[in-house]
Amino acid sequence: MASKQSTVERILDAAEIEFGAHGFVETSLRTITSKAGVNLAAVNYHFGSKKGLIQAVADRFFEPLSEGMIMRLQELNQQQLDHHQALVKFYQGMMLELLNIARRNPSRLALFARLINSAYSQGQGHLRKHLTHQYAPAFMLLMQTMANHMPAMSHEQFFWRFHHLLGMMIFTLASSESLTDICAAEYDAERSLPEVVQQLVPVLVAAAEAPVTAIEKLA
Amino acid sequence: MASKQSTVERILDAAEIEFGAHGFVETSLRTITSKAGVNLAAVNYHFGSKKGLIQAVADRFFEPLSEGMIMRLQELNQQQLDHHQALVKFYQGMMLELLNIARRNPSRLALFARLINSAYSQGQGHLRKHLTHQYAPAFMLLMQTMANHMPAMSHEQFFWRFHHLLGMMIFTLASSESLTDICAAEYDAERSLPEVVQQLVPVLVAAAEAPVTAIEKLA
DNA sequence: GATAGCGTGAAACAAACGTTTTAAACAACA
DNA sequence: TGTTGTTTAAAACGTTTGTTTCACGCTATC
Repeated sequence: MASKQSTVERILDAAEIEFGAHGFVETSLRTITSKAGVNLAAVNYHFGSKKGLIQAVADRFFEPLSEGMIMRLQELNQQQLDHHQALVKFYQGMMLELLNIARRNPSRLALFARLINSAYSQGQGHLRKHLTHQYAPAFMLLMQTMANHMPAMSHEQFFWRFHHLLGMMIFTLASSESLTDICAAEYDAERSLPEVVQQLVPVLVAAAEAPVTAIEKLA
Repeated sequence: MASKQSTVERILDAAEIEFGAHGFVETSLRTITSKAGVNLAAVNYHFGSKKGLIQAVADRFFEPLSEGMIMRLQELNQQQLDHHQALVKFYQGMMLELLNIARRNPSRLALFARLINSAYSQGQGHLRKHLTHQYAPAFMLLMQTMANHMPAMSHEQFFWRFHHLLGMMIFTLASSESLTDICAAEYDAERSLPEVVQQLVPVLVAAAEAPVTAIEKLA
C-alpha cells in the first residue's frame, strides 16, 4: 500500500505540523520522518540539511501567498477608491489570503506567523533575507500599495509603521491558538479562525491611519 | 579577586544576555555558566533546572516592571483627563517603564519582548500561566485602566483588542535590533531605542481607539 | 575546636541530536 | 539487459544537551 504522495511532500506535510506545534529547534528530524513514514536519511537526501527543510517549508507558504497577493493588489490598484476604502479593502484582501493558508489545516496559519516571527528575531536573519530576496516583487508591490493610501510620511516612517502593523498581525496569528483557548475559558466564546482574523481589519486600518509624529525623545 | 556579585546574580546576568542573543532553547547551560564564571552544577543547585532559571530570569524583569506600572497607573487614575489624553499618558508611561528595563543593557528590552512572545506561542504556556498568576494585581489594574479609556466594548472584544496592541509592542521590541539594522542600511538613519519606542505611542493610541465592529464572517 | 550544613569544583551520566555511511531494493530509460 | 537515479533500511558517527554524583572547602553554631 504505497501512499500517493511523494516522499518530499510527506516530509513537508509532517514538518509543517511538527514545526507549528513545537517550533523549529524543538522538533527533531526523527519525529518528522517518523510521522511522515519515511526514512530518517530522506531529509538530508532531499533537502540537504534541516535548515534546507525549514526553507522549503517556508517557500511552500510564500509561493501561493505572494501569487495571490499580487493578483489582489493589481485588482485593487485598478479600482478608484478613496484612501480609507482602499485601506479597508487592502486588509480584507490580505486576511482572506491568509485564511487561504489555513484551508488545509487550521494550525497552518499559526505556524506561518511563527515562521515570520523567528525570521525577524533570529540573530543573523538568514531566513528573512532569503524570503525578502525570493519574493521581492510581491513585497514591493504590497508596500507601495499600502503607502499610497496612508497619511503622508517619509520612507523611514513608513518602514516603522509597516512593521508595527506586521507585528500586530503576526503576534495575533502566532498566538491565535493560545488566545482562542483563553477566550473560550474566560468568556465562554469559542472563536473560529476567520472570526479572529476578521476583527483585525478595523484595528489595522486605524493604526495605519494614525497621525505621524516626528521622532523625538520621550519627556 | 573574588567578584562582588553572588553566584545567583552572575548566572542571571549571563543568562539574560545569552537568552536574549540566541533564545532559550539554543542557549546551553554550559555557555551561561562559562560566561558567568561559575560551575555548571550551580544552575541546577540554585534554580533546580533550566526551566527554573528561565522563570527566575522572567521574574527579574517583571518584578520591578509591575511595581513601576502600578505606581504609574494609580497616579494616572487620580488625574482628571479625557479618554484620549489618558490613553496617551498611559502608553507614554508604559514606554518609559519599558525603557527602564533597557537602562542596564539596551538589548535587555528585546529579550524581554521575546520572553513574552515565547510565553504566548509556547505550547502549553507554562511561563504565561506563571506570569499571569504571579503578577495578577498589576495585570488587572493595567487592563482595567486601559479599558476605562477605550471605546465601549464587551469584555471579550477588549481581550482581543488588548492582545492586538500587545502584539504590536512585542513584535516591534523583539525585532528592534533587526529593524534598526535594516533602517540604518536602507534609510541611513541610526535610530536609538528611545526613538523606536517613542513612535509606538500614537499608533497604539489610534489602534486602541479604533471603532468596534461586531465579530462576523468575512465576505 | 569539633560538627553540621551550604556552596563549589570536576567528572561522569544517559539521552537526544543532526548527519553520514553502508547496503540493498526499486524505478525508469537507453 | 544494463545503467543510472531514487528510496529504504539500519547502524553508527561524533557532539552536545540537561542533569546527577561525590568529594572537598568553607563558615557558623554549639
